[in-house]
Amino acid sequence: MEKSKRKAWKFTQRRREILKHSEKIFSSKGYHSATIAEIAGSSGCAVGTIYRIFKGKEHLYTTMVNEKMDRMYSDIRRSVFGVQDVVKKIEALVSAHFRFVENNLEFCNLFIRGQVMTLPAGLTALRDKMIDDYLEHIKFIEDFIRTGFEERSIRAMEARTVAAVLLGIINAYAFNWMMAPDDSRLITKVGSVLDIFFRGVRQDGYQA
Amino acid sequence: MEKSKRKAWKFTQRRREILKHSEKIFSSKGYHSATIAEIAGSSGCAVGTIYRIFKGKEHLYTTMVNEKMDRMYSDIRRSVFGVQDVVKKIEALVSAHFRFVENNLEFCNLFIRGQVMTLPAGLTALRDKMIDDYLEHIKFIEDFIRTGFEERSIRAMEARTVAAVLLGIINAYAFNWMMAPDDSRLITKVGSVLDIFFRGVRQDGYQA
Amino acid sequence: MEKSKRKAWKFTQRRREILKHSEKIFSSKGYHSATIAEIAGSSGCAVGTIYRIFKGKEHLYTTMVNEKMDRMYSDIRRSVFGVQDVVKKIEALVSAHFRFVENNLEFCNLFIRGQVMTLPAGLTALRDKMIDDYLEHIKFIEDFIRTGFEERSIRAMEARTVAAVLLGIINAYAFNWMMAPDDSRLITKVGSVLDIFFRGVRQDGYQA
Amino acid sequence: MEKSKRKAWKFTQRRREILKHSEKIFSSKGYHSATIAEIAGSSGCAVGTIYRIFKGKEHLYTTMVNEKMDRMYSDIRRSVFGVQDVVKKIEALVSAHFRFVENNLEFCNLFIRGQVMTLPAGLTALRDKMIDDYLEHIKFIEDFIRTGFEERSIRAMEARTVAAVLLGIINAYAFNWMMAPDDSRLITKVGSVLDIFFRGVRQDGYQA
DNA sequence: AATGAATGAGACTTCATTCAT
DNA sequence: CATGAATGAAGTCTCATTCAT
Repeated sequence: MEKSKRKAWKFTQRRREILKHSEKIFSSKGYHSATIAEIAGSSGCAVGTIYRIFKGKEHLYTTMVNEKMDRMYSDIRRSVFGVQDVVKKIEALVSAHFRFVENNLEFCNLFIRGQVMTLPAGLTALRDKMIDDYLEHIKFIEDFIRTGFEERSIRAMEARTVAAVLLGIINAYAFNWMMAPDDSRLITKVGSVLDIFFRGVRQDGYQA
Repeated sequence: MEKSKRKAWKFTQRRREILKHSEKIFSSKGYHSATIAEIAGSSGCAVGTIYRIFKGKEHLYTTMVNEKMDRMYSDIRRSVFGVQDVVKKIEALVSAHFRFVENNLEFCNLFIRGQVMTLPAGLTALRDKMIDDYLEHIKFIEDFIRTGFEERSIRAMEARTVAAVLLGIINAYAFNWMMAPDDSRLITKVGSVLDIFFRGVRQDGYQA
Repeated sequence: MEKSKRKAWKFTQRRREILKHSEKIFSSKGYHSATIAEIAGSSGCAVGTIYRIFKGKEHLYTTMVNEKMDRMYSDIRRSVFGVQDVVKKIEALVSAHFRFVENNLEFCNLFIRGQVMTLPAGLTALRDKMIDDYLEHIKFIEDFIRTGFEERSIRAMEARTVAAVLLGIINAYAFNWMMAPDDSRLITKVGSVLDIFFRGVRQDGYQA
Repeated sequence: MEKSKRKAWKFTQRRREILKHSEKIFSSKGYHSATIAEIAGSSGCAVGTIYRIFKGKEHLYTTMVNEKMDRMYSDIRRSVFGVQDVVKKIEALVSAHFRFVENNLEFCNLFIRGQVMTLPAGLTALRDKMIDDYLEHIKFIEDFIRTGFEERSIRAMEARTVAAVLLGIINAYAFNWMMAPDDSRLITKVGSVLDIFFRGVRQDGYQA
């Protein structure tokens, strides 16, 4: 079936193209202000073509965000996977997270500018999935945080809180970097993140 | 002029009323899905009246968000103002921040649900102001962080980064709490925030 | 409340105007080919105004047809109401029916051209109501047909069938007249309808 | 050319198949709600193939209706053709008409549901042909009605009116039967139709 | 000054038709 | 010759904004 294979490939190609351009446009204008017509024009196809591939504007948007998020989470997990030491795992996590942010500046803007979850009233499927994914990611982090408890590299606290704080620090760095980018790359801050996460900000020897 | 004073008072009263209801409605449906007609109905006035007081939907929205944010920042600063000790200042900051979140759950949802900055294409005034406010807040925090450097309660690092991390941890707690609220109040977590912020998560005595 | 009365009057006026023009346009082009924009233009108002008064295209259409049909049925019943004699009742019925057809040629075209019930798939409310109205009308006729049985002016048959046949003959005349209108008025055919309805077409004295 | 014959046969076969399925789909959803894609899918061919055989949606629809109507009229005429006696001719006509209705319930629904003539603005060819066919059918009936005048089985009236009334009664029965079908077959009502057509509904011996 | 009916631009979506494969 | 992906015109409906009352 040479022919049908070519067709399938073309379909996938178009789909990818549309998702790529919709990411750019949704990212820069938000869900509501982006128009199908503009996405179609930018993708080099007609409006109807988008409706051949996606059920509607919502479907296009949620598909775009979901696939992107899935890629982010799986990238991060893959890079953590092979590492044994807990501290090294956390370092890998931060690195992978920062790499994603650097490589997907535009998409991350969606978050910083807070447009990811702006959806028509009543449509909560995407939000729910993202919250689920977030909580699942938190749990994934919790797992090796707990390993850290056992090997006594991390002091015993509520694991979920520790995971949330790690993400909070990561996000703070990423946000700060995106807000006021100096020339340095985000990836160079990994050590700094780990330092603060593990040691906190208190001067050694200081007594309150 | 007694009469014009009464008029001015009525005007202010109406303005307040409209802002109050628009906060509720924008918070629950997002900028685009909220309609002027609904806000007018809820505020007990006519559509036209809203246009007497605000230039348009955008103006109403940005005014609402701005005034709210201003109140938040000034609340926080006021509560930090009288305190001398840096550590105490930070504690006051966290407490004030958490108090605001608890008292303005609905509004904060706007952030978590990412609808604060979703605005028609080309309109960046609100975003710019919010970023400015954020950076100014960061600077405000930086100031006493630096005092901490001097009094050696905080180890010398890039002040801005430390400030950002503090906000990151605060947000992580707030977000976590809003996502999966247990029965405890957010305000009870202040000690925990300070603990992590100052000491980090590493087990004392552990050697990497 | 002089003001609100004026407003209500204006509303009713507009509503009537829109219904009048929508009847003309729906009648000439059918449900699907008529457009809201055209109806609005013809009615001298904007598209949005139609949506202030009617929930949508379907609502406008069904309202128009329903109100028209209701008027037809009630006209017919009113003219039959005062009459005592069964034969006279039937004469009044035929006259009233023919008068309606003559006065509402355009609307009746909707029926002859078979566009009354053309509705989006799944929307059967109008059809159901029209069938109900038809059956109710049949029952209304049945009632005095049965009186005819009792006073022996009509031979005993299934009343419903007799009623349906009466309507069938009425429609045959109306259809014929609309199809190929001579100069004579439809109303002049009443005697002829009654003649055929009561006596049939057989030559007196003929034996099959 | 054996090959071209086979080709022609295949073409005719396809054409028949498409007409068959389009009848089903147009009948159940009406002209506008039926889509070419659905008809193609149901007919087991591609959209483009339909456009090889028919000029467009309208052409397909009018062809379908025309061929069906032609078959109806020719069926009816064929069954009347051999009969000599006028009354018997009329009986044959009614029987043939009822048989068609029973065998083509779905198609007749198109009429009852009034979708036969719903066509895009400006397209009147089908309507005109159907009216012509109707008038021709009326004339065909007139012919033997007039024979009835001559042999004194039918009293002298305007022949066209008598023909129209006959069709009116036939339709009344058919409509009634389709509206509220009991278990009896429509064909059993032929006697009843003839009875009313010939004798009318008046009680013998009754004097107005 | 307040009202809210009217406006109409603009968005999403469908589907008849075409044409490259 | 058959296919069905691509096209884009056209229709319905919403809602921010205006303005006569």
